[in-house]
Amino acid sequence: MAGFVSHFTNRLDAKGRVSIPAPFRAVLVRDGFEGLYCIASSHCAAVDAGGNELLDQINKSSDGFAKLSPDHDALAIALFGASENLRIDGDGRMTISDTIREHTGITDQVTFVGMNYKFQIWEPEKFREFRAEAQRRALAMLSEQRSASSQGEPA
Amino acid sequence: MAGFVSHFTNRLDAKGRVSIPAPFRAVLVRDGFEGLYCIASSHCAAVDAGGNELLDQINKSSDGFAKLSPDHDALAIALFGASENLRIDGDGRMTISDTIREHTGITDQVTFVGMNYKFQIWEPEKFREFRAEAQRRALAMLSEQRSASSQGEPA
DNA sequence: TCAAATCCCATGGTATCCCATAGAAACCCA
DNA sequence: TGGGTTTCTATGGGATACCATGGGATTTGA
Repeated sequence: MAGFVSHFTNRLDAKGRVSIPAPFRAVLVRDGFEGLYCIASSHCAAVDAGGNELLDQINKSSDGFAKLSPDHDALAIALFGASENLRIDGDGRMTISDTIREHTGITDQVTFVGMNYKFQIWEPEKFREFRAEAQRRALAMLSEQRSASSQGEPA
Repeated sequence: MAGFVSHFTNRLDAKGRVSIPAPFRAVLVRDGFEGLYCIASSHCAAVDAGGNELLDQINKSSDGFAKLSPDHDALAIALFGASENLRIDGDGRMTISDTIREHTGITDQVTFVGMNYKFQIWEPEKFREFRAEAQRRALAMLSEQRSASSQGEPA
């Protein structure tokens, strides 16, 4: 099943709305979720967004703990208390909430980044920095892997 | 199906009423429960609130004890003694009872926190403190869970 | 009879719906 | 292949509906 791929940057209008990229909307329709499920990423200045597939992922991580227990409550507050269920208007737009604004630093533009089962919402400049860093790390990991697994040349 | 999600802070009026966030009301309608079931949390200064789904969880937690046993009776008294069944007025508001006031410290504002199968009612400042702690715990729990599963530990 | 709870209506601000438009991409047919 | 046409997408803006909130009026219950 093809998920969210590629990345797009769109402009916010005066009302705080932004068009969700059409390819992403098509994936959401297939997924069947009504609206758009959003949750702040715990380790970077981005918001994870998606449908049922993302929601399932989140539910799984809290399933291991007995409901009504202190552990489950803490997890539920961190996960669902930090989530939002946004709606998508008839023209395929979402409104950027204050919560998302604060967590991402978004002002007048939004970058949508496909990550297969979900996509991320970034402030464009912050995303460029993050990607540069990610590429450095990826290169480092790959070269480390090569030298560890085979002393020889890569294929 | 998405349950209670996100968090909202609303003001109490002079009569002690407060609007239940519209998205939460929509979940309650789907749930089919008439009114709002409330029970003081045993481990924090919040009140658990919800409908049939919350009731089911509470019943499940007492199922472990044989009915008619002293343990079961004690549990039932503790649970139902701390419970209230509030009604929701035509404008979607609830009245904060004295019991809730005492347990939460609520004065003029209320924070509603979605936790999927239920939501919690907090005094806003107390919630901020608790959430900071909950996020720390959640991160620790999730990373532990991840490393356990990737190490191939038995379930 | 009085206080408290409930019902009912009013209002300001915001979010949502609906329509319009320009540019780009896709499409079609010669 | 190429030119013309249609479709789709992102964006802008007006009109409308909804929501949180405040306050008066009516009922309930002690």
